[in-house]
Amino acid sequence: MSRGRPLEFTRRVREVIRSIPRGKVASYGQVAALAGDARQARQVAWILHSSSVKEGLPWHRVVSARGRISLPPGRGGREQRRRLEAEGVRFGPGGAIGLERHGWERPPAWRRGALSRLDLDRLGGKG
DNA sequence: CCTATGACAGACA
DNA sequence: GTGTCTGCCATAG
Repeated sequence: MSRGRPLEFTRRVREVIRSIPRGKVASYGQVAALAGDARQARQVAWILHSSSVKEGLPWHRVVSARGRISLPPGRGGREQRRRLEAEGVRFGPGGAIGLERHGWERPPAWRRGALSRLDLDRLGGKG
């Protein structure tokens, strides 16, 4: 990443991920949107790719929009699933997570990037 | 500067 | 519900 400045987006991504409740999962796109830019889903993945950034974060609660673990089993996916199951997240046949049950809140307009500023007060504070 | 890559997501067959 | 293709954008080479 571009060193030189903390990159506010990255900072926000970390805050969002930290706000994901235990036993819930959020998609990369959702995290990106809540962090201020819905098109940065791939960058959220990139950020999580950096171990120094994901340290101390519930990174395992971030999955694809289809409710699937995008991380290959041999590259941490195994670990991710184990952690999620430890939180009570149940996987269906084929490794699909029931987003209806375990998905984090989905605001109506988060897809359009309408939530530029952190609405985490609402999302995380209220639960 | 240009091409390739990626822990994505949406549209479509 | 699955497989492919396209759009997206920061990093890496």
